[in-house]
Amino acid sequence: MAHDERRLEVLRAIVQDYVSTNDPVGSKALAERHDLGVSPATIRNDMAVLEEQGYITQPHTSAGRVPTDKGYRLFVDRLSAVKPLSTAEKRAIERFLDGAVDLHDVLGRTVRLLAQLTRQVAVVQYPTLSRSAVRHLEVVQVASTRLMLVLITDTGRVEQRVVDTPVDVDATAVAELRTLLNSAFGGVKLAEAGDQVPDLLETAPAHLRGLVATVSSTLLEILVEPSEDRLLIGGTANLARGNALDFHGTVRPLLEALEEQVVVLRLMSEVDSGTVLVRIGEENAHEQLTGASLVTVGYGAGDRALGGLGVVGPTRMDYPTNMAAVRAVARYVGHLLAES
Amino acid sequence: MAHDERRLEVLRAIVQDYVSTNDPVGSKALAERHDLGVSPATIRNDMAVLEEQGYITQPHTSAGRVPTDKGYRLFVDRLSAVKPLSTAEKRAIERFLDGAVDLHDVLGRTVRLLAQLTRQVAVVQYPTLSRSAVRHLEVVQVASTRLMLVLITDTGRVEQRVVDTPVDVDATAVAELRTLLNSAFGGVKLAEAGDQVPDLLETAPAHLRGLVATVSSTLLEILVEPSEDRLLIGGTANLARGNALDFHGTVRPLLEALEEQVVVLRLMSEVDSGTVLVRIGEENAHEQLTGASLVTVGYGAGDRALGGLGVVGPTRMDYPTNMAAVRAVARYVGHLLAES
DNA sequence: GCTGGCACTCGCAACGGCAGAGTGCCAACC
DNA sequence: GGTTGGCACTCTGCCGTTGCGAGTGCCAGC
Repeated sequence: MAHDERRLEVLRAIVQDYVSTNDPVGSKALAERHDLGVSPATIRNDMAVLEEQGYITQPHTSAGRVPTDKGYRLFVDRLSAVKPLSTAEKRAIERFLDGAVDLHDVLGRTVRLLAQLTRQVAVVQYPTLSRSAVRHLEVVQVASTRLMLVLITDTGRVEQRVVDTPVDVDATAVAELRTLLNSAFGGVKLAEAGDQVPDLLETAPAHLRGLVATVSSTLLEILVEPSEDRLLIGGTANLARGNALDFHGTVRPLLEALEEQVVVLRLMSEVDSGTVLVRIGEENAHEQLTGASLVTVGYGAGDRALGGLGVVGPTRMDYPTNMAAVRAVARYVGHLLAES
Repeated sequence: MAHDERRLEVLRAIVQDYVSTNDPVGSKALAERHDLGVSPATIRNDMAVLEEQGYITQPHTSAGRVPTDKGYRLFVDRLSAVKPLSTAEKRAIERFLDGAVDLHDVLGRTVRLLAQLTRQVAVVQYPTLSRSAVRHLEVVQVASTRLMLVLITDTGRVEQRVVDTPVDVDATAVAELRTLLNSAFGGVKLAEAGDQVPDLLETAPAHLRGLVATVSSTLLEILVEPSEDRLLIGGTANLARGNALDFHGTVRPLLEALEEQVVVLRLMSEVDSGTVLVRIGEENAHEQLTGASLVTVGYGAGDRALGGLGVVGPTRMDYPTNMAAVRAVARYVGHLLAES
């Protein structure tokens, strides 16, 4: 029906205007700025219906309308086309990320880039260890009874732990242990590596067995209980920009949630590589994030996502642009990491 | 002279009251809350003198007085005793930091601890590479023409770089290279290691010379051009707490300065191990930090500082408490890192 | 089903008056 | 001479009033 068509068109116009002006939008202004082909009075009728259906609301009687979470949801799902990035922006991404020297550098640049591109708070998760594979396990002797285990993953991430041994260890034993560990775990996914530790204990040559036993618990720790995944955050200054009213008057709970990381990490764990996931306001159950929206996507070559990245901002954000930026950046980061 | 004595006492009282109430403090309230033994009228006279000397100022006629940067400086230098921490706080420090598994974990806990203890923004610098020594240099072959150099410092920090070689490298050459590098650089301070690279090129056995030449530029990079020192930041939510008026109405420039890191890193580079350094308002020339004070100290066993840590907050902060907390935390972190 | 008109409702900014806090100055006191 | 109480003055913050403008809902007419 033509009616519903137009009503959705009105909703889209409301979202667009509200996002760009930050003022509740009224029927008259709407008729002026968009040619919907009908008069303000008609728009008022449509708005009354949209309000009844829960897509928009008015802050107080006789103010304009503002989209609700449900309204944004409909907008994101059906009314918006992902806005392609300008070539200038694409080039900015490449220029910004090329020349990074290691993993930390890549991700650090990524978070700054995203924050700058979207003018929101940017969040980048380190490649999840459990989805990575072992590239190399290094054993370094730092004292006669102290070894350091260093895990290097195929995504370039490095984890380390110190182990104390009950007896002195000589250099050849260290070398043998290194060879043993690498032949056992080289190329193995971390998610599966844990199961192989017991096997290793049995198959190890007799003279190494004691050493392997000592090391194994730390080995398990480093392989299957990856230190909780890390998060890089940038662009928090963008929170101090817009009116704080976007977040119930204070950005504090949001900043706290970001610093605790755990909440955001949980949300990140659900990302899929390729499809951009949008969570709007109340949709993310954590009350600290109420009033905020997340736009996230997984990055990583192929189908498996190595980790997630995205932006956090007010529900009143420019979804099409942010979705495009997040997707483009994730794609480029994925390529970068696949190469190294 | 008894006069000057009392005048300083008045200044101290003003600072204390203003810090705790955040209201400009008047002569009457001052006479009530502190027993200075004189009447408000006398205090008014003293305040007039203090104002003329530039230690306090009034936001507008007929408001109370507020300390100036110069007033805080005098307070910090001569009027305050560093407040010892409660045993509960000391225990909190230990409980919080013990059980950290690696360097990143130690510093992450430190920054959270400091933020919680002081209710300010906390800043922790990674151990400066140039002041660390090489514990181990690892060479890992990740492809036939691609090596990864991993530097492990005596402070537990890990840096890595990938090097492409023009020709295939076999495993024995890798092992020889590893031995060569470690005997050349093991235990050497990074600040001095750079100078030894040319020597290495000459003394290397002939069949390794090509490989060493290939690796040497990356080696130089990793040793003497340490990826800019890193900074951990926590407790930014504390900025959203107090009235933003403490920072000219907006915390944005401060957040930006913190994210850029470079400004803060420069200030950090001046820290000394042991003595707490306080920079008040205009004293730190960067305009982004105007209105903010920094309390910093170096950490690290012995006299050489491995890095700096501290807090950033409004000039109107509780200096004695923050100085005590920063010093205590730095001391404990120093011990922790010396052990591992 | 759309449109123009109209009465109505609110929020908001501007204004003026008022109370309170704090000051500077002065004359008196010890 | 330093200290004190008194006093007139100044300025801010708060409150109630008022007027305006934006926006709405409803209704009658096309």
